[in-house]
Amino acid sequence: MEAAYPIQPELDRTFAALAHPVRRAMLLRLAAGPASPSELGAPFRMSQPAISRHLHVLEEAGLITRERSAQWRPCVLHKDPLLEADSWLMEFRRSWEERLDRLDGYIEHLHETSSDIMQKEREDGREHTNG
Amino acid sequence: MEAAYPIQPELDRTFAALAHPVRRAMLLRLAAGPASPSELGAPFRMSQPAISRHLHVLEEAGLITRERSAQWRPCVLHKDPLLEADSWLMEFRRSWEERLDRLDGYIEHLHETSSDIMQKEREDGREHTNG
DNA sequence: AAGTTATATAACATACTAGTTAATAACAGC
DNA sequence: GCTGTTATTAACTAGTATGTTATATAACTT
Repeated sequence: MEAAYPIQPELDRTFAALAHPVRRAMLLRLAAGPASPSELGAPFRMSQPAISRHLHVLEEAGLITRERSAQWRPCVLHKDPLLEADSWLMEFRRSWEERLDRLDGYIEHLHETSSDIMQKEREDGREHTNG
Repeated sequence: MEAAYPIQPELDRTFAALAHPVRRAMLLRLAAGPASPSELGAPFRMSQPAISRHLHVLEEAGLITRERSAQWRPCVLHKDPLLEADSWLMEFRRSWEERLDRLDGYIEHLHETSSDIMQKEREDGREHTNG
């Protein structure tokens, strides 16, 4: 059976990665250029393994890759997932603005009928209760 | 002691809210106008309490408010947190582009010195190891 | 070879997430 | 006041996230 709504695991991981202040700070730092884990971890009072795990989350989200240069593992930013996140926000904005466009007509409509916005809800709602 | 990096719990909650496909779908639906929990939950094969909890997450993130109209609790979108999320992405993009601007000069620099990008890392790194 | 530095992994504790079913609350309409 | 509808809350389970300390791995240094 097909899902009735978009399943986007990459977008899930991207937004989840952005939901932690340490990882956001790391990404901002990486926007300026590659950096080693120790440099990325320096601003945080947090153990070295914790930093390593945050980098792992960023890597799983496709936001960075870790390369090798001697004992350093410089992290390089990949911004494609962020573009995807941005696309979602743009799609949202588009829907929002479409709605504003429709509002003009809707306000006209209100002048002619009841202003109880839930009336339509009641009429439409019967066909799709969950249980 | 002050944190060495920006702590933004609202942004944390916003991105975390966006990290679930059901909640993203709900927000897109709400961009078109208010809706009841049952309407919002209709597309998903998921119990009604689960829907209610997702709405709670959106409410905690400030993305919706739940009003009362008889036994219905119409959900209304508030897009301010999404604007904040968008701002973060814009800040990121700004840093990214600043970096590209600097790259021109950097490439000049490479022609004069070693191309081992980690050399600088080694020199800078000593003063801030964690542990 | 032995020591140091940089980083990752293992093992663990704790908290949070996301789902379930069952119970409860608020309201509409007969 | 009973009954059905809408929605939330309670109690629980399973899985994931985030931190810790201890240990392992890899590469440079002497």
